[in-house]
Amino acid sequence: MPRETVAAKRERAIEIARRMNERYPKAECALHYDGEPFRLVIAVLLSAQTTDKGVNKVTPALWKRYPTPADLASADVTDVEEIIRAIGFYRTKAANCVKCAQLVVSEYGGEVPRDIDELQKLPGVGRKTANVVLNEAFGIVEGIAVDTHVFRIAHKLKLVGPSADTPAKTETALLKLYPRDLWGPINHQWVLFGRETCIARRPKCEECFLADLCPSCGKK
DNA sequence: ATCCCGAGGG
DNA sequence: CCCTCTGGAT
Repeated sequence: MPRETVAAKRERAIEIARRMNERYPKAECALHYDGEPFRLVIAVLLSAQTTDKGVNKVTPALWKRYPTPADLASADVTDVEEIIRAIGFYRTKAANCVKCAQLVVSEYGGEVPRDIDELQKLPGVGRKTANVVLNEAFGIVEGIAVDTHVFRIAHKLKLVGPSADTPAKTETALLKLYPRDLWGPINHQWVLFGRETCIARRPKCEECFLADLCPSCGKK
């Protein structure tokens, strides 16, 4: 089998994106944030290594007690811990919530910054969270958040070469492969795909809608 | 047991 | 690179 040309790979990549859109048409995040960017920051921060369902269970009480960034900025951390206790990493997350609020108030006039680097200065906000917030709350697409799912899937589909051995290099490769207008939903859709079909340890190749496009397909 | 739409620190 | 933070779901 001859090596795939660059043009052929790009064509395959576009077709993959098309099917992802078909499968996951609504690329919206499941977190409840009332259309308020600051609440999205907090909700995404809380969602690390936890389910969105769990986060959605605790945030209503959080918004009720601390409606604005200024309210949360002056909160007692132990009170916040109490409210979010049901989710994982609650101590770290409670402290980060309050620090985030304080920074947003003191450094950004109470408004969430619309910049990926500024966002990442907030404690508990990494590249992944920053991308989600920009994308979801502001409709700004600056890159593709490469988490473990996106990394694994990009390699399994052989959309990136073996030298793309870090998330950063994988992101660079994906940004080159895909036109900018397709970047937006990639993280969201691929994560869903990675959780329900292309599962890390036991991929369900028999029922995969990308089987014919996947060089690593395990279907016999 | 293993995973969850991570981030920070050593 | 490694480790830690953490509870709940499956």
